[in-house]
Amino acid sequence: MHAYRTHNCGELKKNDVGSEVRLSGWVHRVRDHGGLLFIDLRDHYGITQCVIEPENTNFATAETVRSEWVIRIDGKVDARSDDTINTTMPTGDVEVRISSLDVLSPARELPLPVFGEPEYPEDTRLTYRFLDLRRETIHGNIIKRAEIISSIRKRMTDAGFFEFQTPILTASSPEGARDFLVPSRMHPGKFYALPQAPQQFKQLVMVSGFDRYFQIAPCFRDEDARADRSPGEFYQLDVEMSFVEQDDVFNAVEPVLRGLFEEFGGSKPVTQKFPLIPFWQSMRLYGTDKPDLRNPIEMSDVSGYFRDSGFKIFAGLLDKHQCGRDWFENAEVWAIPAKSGGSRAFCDRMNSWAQGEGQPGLGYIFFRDGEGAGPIAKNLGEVPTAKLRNELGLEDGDAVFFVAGVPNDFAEFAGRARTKAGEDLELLDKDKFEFCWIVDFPMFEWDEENKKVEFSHNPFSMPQGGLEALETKDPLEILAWQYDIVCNGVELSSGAIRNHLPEIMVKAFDIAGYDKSVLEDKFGGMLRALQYGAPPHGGIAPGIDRIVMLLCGTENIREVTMFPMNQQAEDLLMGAPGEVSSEQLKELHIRLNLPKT
RNA sequence: GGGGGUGUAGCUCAGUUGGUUAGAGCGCUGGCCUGUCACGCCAGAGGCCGCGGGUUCGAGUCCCGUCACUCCCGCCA
Repeated sequence: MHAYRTHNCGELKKNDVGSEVRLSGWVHRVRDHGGLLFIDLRDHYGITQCVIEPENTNFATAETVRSEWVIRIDGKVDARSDDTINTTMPTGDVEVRISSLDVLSPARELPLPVFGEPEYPEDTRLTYRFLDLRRETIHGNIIKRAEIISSIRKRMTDAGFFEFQTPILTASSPEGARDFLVPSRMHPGKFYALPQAPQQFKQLVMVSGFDRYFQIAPCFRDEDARADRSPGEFYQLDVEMSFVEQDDVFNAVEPVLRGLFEEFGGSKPVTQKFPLIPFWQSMRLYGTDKPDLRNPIEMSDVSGYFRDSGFKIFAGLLDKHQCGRDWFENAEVWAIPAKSGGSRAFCDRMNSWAQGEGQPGLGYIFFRDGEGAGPIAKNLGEVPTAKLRNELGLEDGDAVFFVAGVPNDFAEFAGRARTKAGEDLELLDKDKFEFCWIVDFPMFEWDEENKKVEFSHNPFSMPQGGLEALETKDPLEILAWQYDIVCNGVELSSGAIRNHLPEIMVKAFDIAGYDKSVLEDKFGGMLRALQYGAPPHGGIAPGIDRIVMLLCGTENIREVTMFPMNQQAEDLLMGAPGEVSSEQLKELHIRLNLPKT
C-alpha cells in the first residue's frame, strides 16, 4: 500500500463502498461527540468525512487532533445511512470508518482559520500566506489562474505563435515607469534593470524573422500599488506579429480572449464581435477611454437646445468658449439620459453627489405627467423640453442630467456621472462580458505642465498617415495605430502597429522635442535593428492578472496572486525587501546613504 | 509625495452625553455528549482600547501628533 494514500480526499463515491483505503490530508474540522468523533479530512481535491469510535485503539489520538494537523488514516469506505447523507459535498454519500490514524505533522494554534474563511486582515493573510492559500476561495482562484494560463498557451500555440523567453536582466529604458535596478558586480557603478515589458525585445524578435511571438511575460515597474495593480511585478500575455495591419492583430487576439472568457466565464455571455470605438467617440459617448458597455447610457451633445435659450447659465457658457480646436475646446452641453431616474429624490441625490465631487452641481430635467420638471425645464420652455425628450427617447419616469462647459475639462466627470447613474439605477446587466476595441488614439497630446507636445502612448507606434502626416498635420490631430481592449470598463490591454521605419521615428521624436541624438543614445539598438530590413509589425499585451480578476469576479489583484506584496511593496512572508550583508554591498561597490530618520 | 477610511481579546465587531469592574460571537483550553457535517451543552483563560502627548476630577470615547493597514490621486511609455 502506498505510504500516504490510495485515494485523494475528493474521489470516494458510492461504488467505493467496502474497499479498504488510505487517505492523507489536513484536518479541516473535528466534531467530537464523545462516543463518536468525526474528522473532515481535506486535501487539494476535496473533503471526506472520516469517523472513529471509542473502541478503536487510536481514539485517544483522534481526540487530540486539531484543525490543520496533517494526518493519515486507514479505513473502510462505508455507505452513509439515508438520513446522514450530505448532499452538499461530492463525497457526501460515503464516509471512511477509521481503523488506524497517524499524525504526520501537527499544527500550532492557527493565526488564520482555514475553515469557513472568515475575513481576516490582509497583513495576517500575507504573513501566513501558506494557510491563506489553503482557503477554498483563493485556492480555487489560483487554480483557475493556472488553468487560464494553460489555456492561453494552448490557444496561442494552436494559432501558430511561438513562446520565447526574453531577458529579465536588461537595460534601463528612459521612458515610462520607474525601473527596478540591479547593481552589476562586474561593472562597478553600472546597473541592470528589470524589464517593464519586453517591448523592445519582442520587436527585435520580429526583426529577427520569427514572425509570431507570444510570452506569458513577467513585467516589473517600481510604481505605487492600487487594488488592481501589484507593486512591482505583473504578467502580460505579450504578443507580436509580423507583416500585419491592425485588423490582423484583432483577428488573432479577439478569438483567444473570447474563447477564454467563454471557457472560464461561468457561461456568462461574451461579446461575439468586439465593436471598434474610436477614442474621441468613446470620450464623447462615455466620458472615458475604457467604457463599461454594460451601462446602456450614451451621452450626447445637446448644445443646440441651450444656445440663446432661456437657461442663461448654459447659454452664457456656450457663448464664452467658441474659437478653440473644434473637438474639445469649444463649450458644449452634454446630456446624460437616465432611464427610470425621474424622481426629484434621485436627481437631488445625483446633484449633491456632484457637489461632493467638487462640481458646482448637476443640472437635470425629470419627466412626469407628460412634461419636464425642474428649474432647467422651466427656463428652457415647454416646447424645447419636449423636443429634447423626444431626441433622447425619454418618457415619464426618466431623467436627463446636463454637464456644460469645455468638454476637455468636464468629460471625465461626465463619465463618472454616467457610471454612477447607471449603477445607482441598476441599468447594468452584470452577468455578461462586454468587450470593445478602442482605436484611433491620438499620437501626441499637449503636456500642460511642461508646455510641450508629448507622446500620448508608446513612442514606437506608427502614426496614421506615416511620415506625410507627421510633416504636414497639426501634431495634436495625428492619430496612431494604437488600440486598447476594454472589458466591462476594465482596460485589459494596449497595443499598436509599430513604427518600423527609422526616418518616421526620428521625425516623431523630433515633434515630441527629442533630438536625434537622444533617440540614438536611448534606443540605439532598436534604431539599428530597423535599419537592416524590418518587417512591418504590431502586437498587443493583455494583462493576465486583470483577465484572471474578471474571470474570478474579484476587484483585488491579491486574490488572484499566490504570493503578492502588500501596498508598501513588502513581502511579509519572505521578508522582502531585506537588508544585505556589508560583504554583499562591497562586492557590488555600493555604499549606503540612508535618509535620516 | 498628497487625500480619505480603519485601528478595542488571536479574529469579526459592540461599547450611549466623557462616569464604577470594557462586552458579544467565533477561535483557544478543560469537562460532558453515539450520527454530526457552522454539531450541541457547561466552565475557563485571554485586553497597554495601535503608540505618544494634551484637555478634564475622570478619556476606549474629546483634541493634537505619530505609526500600521487599506482605498484613492499623483505615478503606471
